[in-house]
Amino acid sequence: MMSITIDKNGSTPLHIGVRTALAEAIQRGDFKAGEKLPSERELQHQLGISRATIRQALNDLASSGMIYTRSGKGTYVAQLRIATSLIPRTSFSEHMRSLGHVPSTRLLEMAVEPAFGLVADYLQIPQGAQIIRIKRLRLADNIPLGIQKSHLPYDLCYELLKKDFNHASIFDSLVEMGLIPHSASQVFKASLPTEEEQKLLALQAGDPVMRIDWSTFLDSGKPIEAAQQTYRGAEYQIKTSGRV
Amino acid sequence: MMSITIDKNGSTPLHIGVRTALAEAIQRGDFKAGEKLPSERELQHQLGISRATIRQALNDLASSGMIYTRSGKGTYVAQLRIATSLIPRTSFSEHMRSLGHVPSTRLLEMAVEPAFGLVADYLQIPQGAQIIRIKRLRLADNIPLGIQKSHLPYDLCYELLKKDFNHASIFDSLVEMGLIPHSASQVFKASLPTEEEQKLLALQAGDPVMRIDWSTFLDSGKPIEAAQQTYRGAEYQIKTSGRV
DNA sequence: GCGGTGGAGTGGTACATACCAGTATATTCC
DNA sequence: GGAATATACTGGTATGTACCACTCCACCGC
Repeated sequence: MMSITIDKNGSTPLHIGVRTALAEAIQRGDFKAGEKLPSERELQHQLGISRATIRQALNDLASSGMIYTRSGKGTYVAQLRIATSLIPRTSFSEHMRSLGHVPSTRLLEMAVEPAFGLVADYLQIPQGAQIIRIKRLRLADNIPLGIQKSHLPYDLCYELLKKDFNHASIFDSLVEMGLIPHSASQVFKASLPTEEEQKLLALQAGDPVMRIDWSTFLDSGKPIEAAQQTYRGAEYQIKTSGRV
Repeated sequence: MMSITIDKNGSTPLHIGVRTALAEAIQRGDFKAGEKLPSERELQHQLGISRATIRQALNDLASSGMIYTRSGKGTYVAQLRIATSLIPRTSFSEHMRSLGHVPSTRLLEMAVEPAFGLVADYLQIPQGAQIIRIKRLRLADNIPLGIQKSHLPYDLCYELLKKDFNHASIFDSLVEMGLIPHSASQVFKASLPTEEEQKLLALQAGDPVMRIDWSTFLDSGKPIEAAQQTYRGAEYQIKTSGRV
């Protein structure tokens, strides 16, 4: 039975509403793994939305791996993934704890300043727009393991300035403010440390580091955070698993 | 100057032709990293193809990371280095191709030998059991990018010895043999190259590399492949994205 | 029985049209 | 000169239409 309803007058684009409604229906269990979804023309008539818009929503879900299509047959719910390919936002603290280490965080800098260059590009804001910049040191057993620099648009996130980021998590704070991260992308890269990183992480110039460029997006696709992380290569590794 | 031509009467879909033509133009250097592409309406008129079709081609290129769009401004060529997806939905070869590079593989060694230590552990076989060891060099545009050492249990995979791994893919070969990889796990780590790796990948002793320990499992949970990969840190990045 | 065939249904491709919101620039007004 | 405004252009959203290739199945004829 269909129980999908779409708010056609909201400010969010229609195809995002359709995508979210379908994703929630699948997660609720209205459509189980391997089951067939209503056809595109059926959704079109039931929701009163054009087929092109329906297809855009389905395409997004397909590229996220949630559903798959078979030409001439239909659209089906994909088998559940054992684990998403994504590294959870809370990974550092939890990962350290699971390894028997005591994680901690030290706030190095927090400032409001204009964004230029790549940061403005990543956040998709005009060059020179105000952002909040947060620089933190991440430690395990009081030994510095990594540096995390986060950049968030000021107009959406100014409430963050009240928080104490020696203890609070950026992710949790965003959720509290109603800015719920929906998706994220990461780029991993092996590199060498800058002089500042050498000093903060107690590294020699030739020691390898792992760099992670992190972007977090809201449901609307709007970027909410751009972060650069640097970890000691010798101690820090990233593990993932999932379906092939 | 535009030098893009599309074969409108071929059997391949138009939007794929447009996508390929644009990808080749970028690869050729007609549009350099950071440069603006012609607007959608401009392409529409110059190629005589509807804007919807142009947009489909651009969307594909954007999701492969080759270009990015800025609403109200235009479409730009990304300054991306070589990257691959975390979970190999597409193979090394396919992904290199989608980024406009020409992938190739050179078989360095293939041998049957007993497994000891970690390899036997990863494959969950007795110490000293027979395995197939395959060492390959992976290249993009004839530039060595990485080394891949694969280990597979001999009793399940002996048919692999007939294959020519200068061209065949291990994944595809396993599927042909009815051994369908079901899940995989990876560990990423920033490191420095061994002497052998320096030689094969044309690196200096201080250049960073990305190491990946890879295990592939069948539906039953039985390990079918254990691989160690080493990639040039300067050129090779791993990109992943997904829901938070 | 059983093989072929047509029709209904599905996703895939391609087109035309319209309007919106963000960006940049030229122009006007003070 | 400098701020406000108009304008042209960009990608983003949304609709409608049409046809194709493919899959499935009921129906017909032998």
